[in-house]
Amino acid sequence: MPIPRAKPTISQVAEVAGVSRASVSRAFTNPHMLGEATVARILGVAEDIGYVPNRTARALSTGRTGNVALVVPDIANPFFPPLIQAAQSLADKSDFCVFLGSSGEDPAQEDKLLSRFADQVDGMILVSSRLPEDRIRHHADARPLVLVNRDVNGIPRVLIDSGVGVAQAVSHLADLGHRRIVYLGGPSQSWSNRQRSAAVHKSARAAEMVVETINALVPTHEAGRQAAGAIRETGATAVIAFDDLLAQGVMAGLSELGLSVPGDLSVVGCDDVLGAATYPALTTVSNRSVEAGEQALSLLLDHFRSGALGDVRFLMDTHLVLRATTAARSLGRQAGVAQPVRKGA
Amino acid sequence: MPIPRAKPTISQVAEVAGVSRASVSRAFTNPHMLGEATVARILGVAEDIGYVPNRTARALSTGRTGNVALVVPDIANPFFPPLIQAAQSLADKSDFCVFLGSSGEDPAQEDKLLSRFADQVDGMILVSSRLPEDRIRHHADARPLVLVNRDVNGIPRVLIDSGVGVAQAVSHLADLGHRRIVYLGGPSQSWSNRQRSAAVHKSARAAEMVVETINALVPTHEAGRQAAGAIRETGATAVIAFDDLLAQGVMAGLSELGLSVPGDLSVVGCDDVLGAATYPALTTVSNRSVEAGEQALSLLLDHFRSGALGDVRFLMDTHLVLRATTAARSLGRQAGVAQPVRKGA
DNA sequence: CTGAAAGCGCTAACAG
DNA sequence: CTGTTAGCGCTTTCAG
Repeated sequence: MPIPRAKPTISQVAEVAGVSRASVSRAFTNPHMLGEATVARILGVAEDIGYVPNRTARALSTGRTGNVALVVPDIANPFFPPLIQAAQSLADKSDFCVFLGSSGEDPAQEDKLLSRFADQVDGMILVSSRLPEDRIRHHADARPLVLVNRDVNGIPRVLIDSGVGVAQAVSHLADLGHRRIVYLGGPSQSWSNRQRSAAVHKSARAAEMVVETINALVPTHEAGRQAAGAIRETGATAVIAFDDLLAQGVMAGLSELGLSVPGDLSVVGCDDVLGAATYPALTTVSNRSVEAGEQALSLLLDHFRSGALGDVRFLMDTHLVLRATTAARSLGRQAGVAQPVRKGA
Repeated sequence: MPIPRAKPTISQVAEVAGVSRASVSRAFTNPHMLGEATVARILGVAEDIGYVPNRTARALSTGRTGNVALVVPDIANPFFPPLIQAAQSLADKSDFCVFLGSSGEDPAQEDKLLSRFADQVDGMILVSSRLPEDRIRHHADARPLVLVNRDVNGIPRVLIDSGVGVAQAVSHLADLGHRRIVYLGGPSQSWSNRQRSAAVHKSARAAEMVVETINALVPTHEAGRQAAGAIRETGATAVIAFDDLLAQGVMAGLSELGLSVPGDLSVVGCDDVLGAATYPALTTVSNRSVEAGEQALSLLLDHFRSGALGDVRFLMDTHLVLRATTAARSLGRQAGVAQPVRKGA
């Protein structure tokens, strides 16, 4: 068995197998166009000398790269890895490679990543994009694009509808006697945030509760911790956070302020990414990020096969996951606004 | 401003600017070879018609792709995202795109991913590879390769030396009076696992403690939970887990068995990926995954510039992070092996 | 400083 | 069924 020196090319296989380059190419991409024997011989030789088609050259020639790009706001946010994992794993099965981009919650960065990826991929998945709509359209114009948790008309999108889970959370709190709650919001450019905020307000109105909004621009543990002071000042007896990270941070912050959960305040998160890892175990809204990732990739693959795929809007619903951070309104905290103690976030 | 129809190519710029294709190319890659005025004009035209060099074509021509691959065993394991984030962010600054692969802890899958990436990247980073050494060498032969948490002679590698942190953990437990501990191991192909295991045994011997080893093949919460029974059966009073996920799982499992931490058993994790999110807050060994990710990428970039970079072996040390899951040996649990109650993992 | 020409490795008509 | 001939879009000698 000859040990190949340089990376073997199609010509070498052609020569050894005694066929044209075209035949070698066909043996790999359209074997049914060749005689069985020929294919076998070619593949044999290729195997021997360790030839494997060069994806870059192929891409240049065909215009198809066999790559997709996946862009998220922050890989380190536990909401995304399962989604990425799912998409990557599915891509794998179709022999696609995936580029990963993390924008750091920065629209400009997101824009830059997309441009960089554009000519190396057959399509892209944009998760929780913070980009203005016209930029999204711009990129969708260059390449097939599917959105996750972002609702832009005419662009294929898969949406996790946390609205219903959030509504359940609000009425659950209402049942427990809470009359005044705070919604601790996330990134202002986030579709999920707008959706959740809207759901909280709507349900609260229906239950005749008052809701105050406090905004944590970045959905991190730390931002949640810093918001605890401001939350206390509102005199609310329960808080619904944009996501679990924020909720967990709030719990930490509250605890530093000497307040107990759910004794003094009830808290509910969103996305269920922490499992029962907090203490007390966090009541939260389910997420379906794995399915969302699969669905998004699957839509993209469909698109590659069947041309365009219209105005898909794939909605997945959610529900409240009851654990241990909610309880009946504490009587000691019902009277109204507490004394300002410290500046919040 | 003319709205460009199809994706503009170099020829169009050349035509409009009234120069050769070669000049356009040079305006982008070697501006200093051209007259200032020419460069300005070309870049202006390019801007106008929205031309941007095609990375695929460039790659085919130059052999340099401007891409790197990053392969990890499991994106969903919280140890990896910060590392990925760090590497990606650094790559970004040098205008590199990164392919992400998640092998699902499966060597065969890892192999497949690497082959798929090979001809589309200038180099790869293999994190916590589960591949046999000869396969790693094989891939390193095809492309510049840097390893993280895998120690193969002659291949550039950055190693997080959890050995020292683990040693501190053992002596800390010894100080607390523990005489019998268990090491809950991780993936058998994991270099980190071998390193940690060795450190535990060595330090324990020095402190005249006895250590039993239980193996959880996969480092997940669930595997840890299932191991709790087996751990109890050993009669040990403390457990050191391969990583935080396992440790957290053990805590959950122990709690289901009615055992309290650190009252009945002390537990220490490794990697510090959970922060203080467990309850009680987990005592663990620090990690430096962000630096590891940066360092690995940085080595790769160095390699691209300066040719080969010898036998680099970059070691980063760690230390014990004391929190709340360790305490003095419980007297009630010192007598020896408890009754078998349930089968462990 | 700039143009002409020859590919990078592969695929895709178009002929036989 | 298989070979021939052009490119894909860019970079890179080599001349001038």
